[in-house]
Amino acid sequence: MRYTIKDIAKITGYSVATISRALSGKDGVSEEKRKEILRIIDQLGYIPNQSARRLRSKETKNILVMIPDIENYFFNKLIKGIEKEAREKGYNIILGDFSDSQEIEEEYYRMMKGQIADGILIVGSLSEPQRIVEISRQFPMVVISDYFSDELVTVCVDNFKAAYDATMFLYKCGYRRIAKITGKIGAMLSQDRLKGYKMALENLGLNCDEKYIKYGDFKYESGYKLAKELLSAKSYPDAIFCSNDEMAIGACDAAKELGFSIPDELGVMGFDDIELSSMVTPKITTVHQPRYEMGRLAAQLLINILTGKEVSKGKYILDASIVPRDSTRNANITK
Amino acid sequence: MRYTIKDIAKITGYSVATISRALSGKDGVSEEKRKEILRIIDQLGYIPNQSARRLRSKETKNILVMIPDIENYFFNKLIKGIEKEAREKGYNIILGDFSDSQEIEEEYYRMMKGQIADGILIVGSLSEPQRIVEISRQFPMVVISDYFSDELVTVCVDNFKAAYDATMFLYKCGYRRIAKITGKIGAMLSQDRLKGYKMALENLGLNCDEKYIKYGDFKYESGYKLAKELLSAKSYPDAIFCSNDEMAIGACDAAKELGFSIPDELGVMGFDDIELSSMVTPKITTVHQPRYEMGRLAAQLLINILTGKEVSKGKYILDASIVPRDSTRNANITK
DNA sequence: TTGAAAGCGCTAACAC
DNA sequence: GTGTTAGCGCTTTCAA
Repeated sequence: MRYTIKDIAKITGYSVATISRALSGKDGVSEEKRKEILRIIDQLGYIPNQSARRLRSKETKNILVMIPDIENYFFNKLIKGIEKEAREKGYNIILGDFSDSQEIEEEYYRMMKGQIADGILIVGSLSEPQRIVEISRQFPMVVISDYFSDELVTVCVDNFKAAYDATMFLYKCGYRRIAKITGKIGAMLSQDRLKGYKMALENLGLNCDEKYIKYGDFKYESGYKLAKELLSAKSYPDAIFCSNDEMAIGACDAAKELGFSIPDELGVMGFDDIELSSMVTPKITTVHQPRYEMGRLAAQLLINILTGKEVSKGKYILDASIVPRDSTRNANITK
Repeated sequence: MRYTIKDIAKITGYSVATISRALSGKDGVSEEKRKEILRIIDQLGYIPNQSARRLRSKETKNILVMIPDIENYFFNKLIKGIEKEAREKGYNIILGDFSDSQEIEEEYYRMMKGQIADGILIVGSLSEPQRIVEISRQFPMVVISDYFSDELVTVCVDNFKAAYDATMFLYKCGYRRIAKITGKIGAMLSQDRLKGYKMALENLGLNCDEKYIKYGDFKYESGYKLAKELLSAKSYPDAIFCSNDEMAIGACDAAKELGFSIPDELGVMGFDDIELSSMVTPKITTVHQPRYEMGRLAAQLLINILTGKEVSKGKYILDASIVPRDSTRNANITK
């Protein structure tokens, strides 16, 4: 038997309104009555029906979290941060994994019209920026990603700066012929990471040879393949800066196959600091993104929007940091 | 502006009831009217309010998926399978990641009383079997795990048989002093995998030395540490069968550090076939669990229960298979 | 085949 | 401070 608020009213002898007030924490009930009512409710194990609440109050207390592919190691920690923040604030997460299918992604946005959630947290998307902005005009939204519109609330790291710093780091390790394998170049963050790399080279007075820039797609295979290309050329690089860890791992495997010793003959730098990067051999030197914190902050911002708090649009930038591991020489020893 | 069914009624000129019927697919409307109505609805982009539907029909069309820790690589593919099946059948997934906290796990079960979902899919749990059975009496439930009660609907592989086969495989590869690192021994599946191992040794006429059995906890560190113990003993094994891949990777790292060459001097076998196992060096020979299929099947069973179809309790067993990779010798060459 | 209307369980406006 | 009641948007029973 599941109780309704009417049952509780009957049992306690108060009206449904009083029960509702006691439950909501709003005032309109004397403190002692509230205590008494809550005690009985607790005893009975009564939990208000969410659908009724939602119907009445126009709130679902759900957040739709859009994820391109939950199998992608990058997203785990983000979700974790989102989950924690959401749960603590009384929200549940509806998992919007769309398996890298734009069609499924749209399906979820359509569902939003049926009020399955109060807001959307976009952890990743295949849609054009324009489309995202469009949806953000229909539903409360926070985006974790690079920044592509003043109209959005965005959580991200400064990809340009992080890439700049990473390139500088490789230089400090003694590498001079630094190549780059980019991510999908359509993504703003790929461009930012590329720009940061270029700017660093420029400031270092190293000339930026276009042959040293290869265009990948964030996948292991592209890192592997493009590293082979780079290392098979007659003027091969002595370091490769990959725009994510998976490609960096691919690059390492390619280098190993070609007989390059890492980190002496070749330095490899990744980006993201997924867990995997410290589980492979060699452990990958990389740029750490505070994904858990990014998730929490994004959820916090969204919930603030949902609860009517003032949230200014624009970028919310968290710090990235370099994690030296075994795929680069020690920056201190070599200068 | 968001439409309600009343708006649609007004616009089309039909009654609310007719709209509802057209939408639900049940009969009571003439085919042409239905078509007309659906066309208009589609044009307008009307989607019925889920909360109202739920309140009325006592269905949430949500499935609560309980996951100990989404960062654990084992669960990704399972969720994927669940998501696919659920979405296709019109269900959404509420993510019940409880971060290995039994308290949070219970919090989610409590939420169920507020009808946040129609049923529970337990991908993993920290609760006693008894508690799971208790909850399964309150809510529709399917469990992905080893089997611990006739009262539950359970999806799993035959861990005993898989471990038996894996041990046999090691033998066929020419290994004779086969050690075992178990998972958390409280878990039924750890016991089954241990039993399968023992049975294989017995049938092979190899004596099962208790010194060759180490009790781990599924973590990389325990694989690493226990492998070191095994390999430092005076009569060290020539193969280690770990009860999951993470421990197998730990064992490989330990072996490498001690100067053992894999797979010649030492064979290592894992279990699960997480993606990681083919990304490390050496690639781990392991027992493949069809996780995607397990997820789909489990979701299917749960939805069948929810839609009133007959689902018999008990085990639903999928096949595991051995994936030979680089951490064992070739079974064909050595005999 | 179609429409009117009750009512799911709750919140909040209103009355006392 | 407390109770009465309308009504959120839908499904479904009942009547036509």
